[in-house]
Amino acid sequence: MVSKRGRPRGFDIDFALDCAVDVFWTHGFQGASLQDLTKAMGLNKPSLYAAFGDKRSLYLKALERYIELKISKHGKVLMDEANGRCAVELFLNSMAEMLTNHNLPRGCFIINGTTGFGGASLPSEVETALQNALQNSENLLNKRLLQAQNDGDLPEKTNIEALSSVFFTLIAGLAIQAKTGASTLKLKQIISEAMHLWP
Amino acid sequence: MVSKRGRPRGFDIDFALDCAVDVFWTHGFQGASLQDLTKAMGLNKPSLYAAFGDKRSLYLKALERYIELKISKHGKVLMDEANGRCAVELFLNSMAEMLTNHNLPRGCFIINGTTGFGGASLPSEVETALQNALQNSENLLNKRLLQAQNDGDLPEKTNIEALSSVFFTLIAGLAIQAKTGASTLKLKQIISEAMHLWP
DNA sequence: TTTTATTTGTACCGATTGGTATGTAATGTA
DNA sequence: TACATTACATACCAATCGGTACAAATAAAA
Repeated sequence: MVSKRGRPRGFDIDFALDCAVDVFWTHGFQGASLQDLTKAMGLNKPSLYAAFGDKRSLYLKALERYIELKISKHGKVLMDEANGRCAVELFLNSMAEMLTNHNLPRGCFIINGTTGFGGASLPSEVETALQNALQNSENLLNKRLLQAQNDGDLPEKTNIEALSSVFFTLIAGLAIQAKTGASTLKLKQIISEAMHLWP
Repeated sequence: MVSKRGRPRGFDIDFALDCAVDVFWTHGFQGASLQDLTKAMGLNKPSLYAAFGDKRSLYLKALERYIELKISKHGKVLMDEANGRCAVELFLNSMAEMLTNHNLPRGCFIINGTTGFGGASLPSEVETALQNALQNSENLLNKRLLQAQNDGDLPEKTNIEALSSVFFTLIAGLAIQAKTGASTLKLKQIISEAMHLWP
């Protein structure tokens, strides 16, 4: 039952969260100040706390939204394409375009966030959530390669674990390349070369 | 001429810098507080400022020392080994051991530092220095692959630029893997698989 | 109109940030 | 011994950090 008593909210909660995603994406957890966040989201601190909880809670919601809006579609490309090799190549190129999109912050929200690992300033829930996000991506890749092997797109003797790990490592590297200014074209050239990993 | 007048310094300046390297390596530029630094280095803020200048200046000195003590030796391995393929594989494995060494902070000082890119909290000199360090590494790899081509260790038609870029991207990815907890063994398995990139 | 529930803006909290002023301790030089 | 020079430790600075108390504002419900 939806009660509408009380003063109505003066901002769009989803739009505000999208703004928070951008701020955390650009500055990371520790680097994003409450001032940065409230300014970008267009609301005051009490409103932020009432709607999203504290900084840690907001970051976790932003991470979830980032995965939903910016990451999951690449996973669909990976799983839907019938040919295994094409699926991986399309997946990587789809990621590369997102990583270097000029309308988005540079690099990957998740990879950017991992640099805080090991520091006391990063809440353990945040580190865990980022770890899980990374693991899920590698698991998806692993699953797709297994399917490719079953489909005959990969030799029987292929070490699926090692192959998915090296592709996943490459994605992490591409995210760093994008963060440090590499162009879409450069990333695609790297991917083209990297596809020689396919047995 | 070395004047020794005045009260002698009560700490070893090189040891103190080594401690600063560890702190920046673990926490990054923004994440490392003056309190973290002075505590690890065993000196007070005025002594730190007198010896190393401000935080930015200390970071730049720490970066230089990191490259000198922890990175340059891998470059020597790369350039000294006669066979091109072996040189690259030894280089990558040498890096992997450093990245996952339990006596050192996890991951790569330089790659860890790149996550601050695009944020106002990272001084432009720091960003430039990190960019240069990355470029130097890729350039070295490129130079070694060109030599390998001249030696006949790589086919004439090989796209050296693309191949060095993909290997460099892999190194960045390995640094992330190490930062997020991957073992030495896992990194070596990834490298073993990645060597299939060699034409 | 009164009551109740919710959001708003302002103003504040203690803690921490990077950085420094200042006085004292410790040395070589004269 | 007296002086010049350097490094030391304490204590402080304004600014910013994440987070909150409080009262005015705005709406539906009674």
